[in-house]
Amino acid sequence: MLRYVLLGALSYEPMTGYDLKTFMDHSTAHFWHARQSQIYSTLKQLEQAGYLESDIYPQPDRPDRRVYSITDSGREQLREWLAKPMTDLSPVKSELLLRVFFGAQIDKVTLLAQLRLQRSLLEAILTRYRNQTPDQIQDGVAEHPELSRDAMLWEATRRLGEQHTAVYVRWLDETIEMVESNF
Amino acid sequence: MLRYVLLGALSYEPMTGYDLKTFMDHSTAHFWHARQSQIYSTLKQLEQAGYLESDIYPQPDRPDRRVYSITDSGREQLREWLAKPMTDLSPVKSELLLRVFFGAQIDKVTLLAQLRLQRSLLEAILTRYRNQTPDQIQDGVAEHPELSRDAMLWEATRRLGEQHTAVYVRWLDETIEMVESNF
DNA sequence: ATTATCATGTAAAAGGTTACATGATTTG
DNA sequence: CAAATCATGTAACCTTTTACATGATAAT
Repeated sequence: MLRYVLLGALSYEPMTGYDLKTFMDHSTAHFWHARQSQIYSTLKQLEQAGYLESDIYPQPDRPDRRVYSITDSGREQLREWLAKPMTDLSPVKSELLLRVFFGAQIDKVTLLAQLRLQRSLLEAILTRYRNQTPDQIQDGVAEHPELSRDAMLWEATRRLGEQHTAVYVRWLDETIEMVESNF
Repeated sequence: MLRYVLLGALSYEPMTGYDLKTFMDHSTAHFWHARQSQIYSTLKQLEQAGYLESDIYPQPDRPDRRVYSITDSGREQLREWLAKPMTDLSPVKSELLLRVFFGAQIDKVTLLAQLRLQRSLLEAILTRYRNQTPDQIQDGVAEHPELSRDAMLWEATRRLGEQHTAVYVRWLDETIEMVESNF
């Protein structure tokens, strides 16, 4: 699926592998992330398949920049994927839920420590979601009004992330309480 | 991570690879799933590592049953994993959010079709979560009171699944409405 | 008659992570 | 003075998916 994230990102503007990593960390990270190394190798594949082209811009001190641009065939590929009906739900994998599911095998104190640690991590994410509210996106749209449709959808994904995270934190609070009192 | 699901399941009772697939489909499926083929190969690895042992029970018409049991070393391995602090959040991957994020590249009608299809799939899951309420688990506990701690945690994972799914369905309704009116 | 259940696996390919290798410039 | 930023990749490894191969019995 990373191929489509890269095609999607490059449909806005040409970027280097490094830029793409930054782009993902600032936008899709909460629902699709990738390591730098995977980005580089996937870019290579996509170029070989003709969905991308690259130009090299030499630099004195640093490795030369290799800037990728999407080709017509890449754009077509992206649209095809976006339009193909998703007849299944994306499978979910949650290590925390797995540990809770089998949590009766460890002692109360250790289990509570796990839950509290995850709670603190999730709360940080929730704060990030909330600080990233519409304003930032709004500013972007003011500069590029042609992206208003995009911005609506970006904001929608942010909203789901915020809501999901809020539910998660609340659930952790309830679960922590439950374990404290009846375990 | 599948290794730990298998160790966890086998900590309750010995099972075949087939049984384990059924177990997962009925319990962890919403937060950890696996293909039959992966289960078989992971079981083999776990046995080689000494975390499991297997006994073969010949059958006339069907392939012989290979029943796996957890060893002491396997139990220790499981507990070690359960107790190891989770200092990161499990990464989330959602194909739907990815498609929504880049959804401005396709037409309104196609995008709405995607959203509505996913909504119907998610609603089915929500119904399953709701029909699977405490009663079923409660019955199990009546028979095996030593599993009451386990049951509490199983029910907790079910609850989060239900809440997450409910939020998702509501979000889809709002997003569908938004796309219908302002896209 | 067809589908579901029970029951085993192997092999190839794709997707993803971890570790390695290099190094100047800017910011705190 | 240390850490972050910019910038490229390769190689080994691990995890997961997909495709293949077989076949009786019971339920709809």
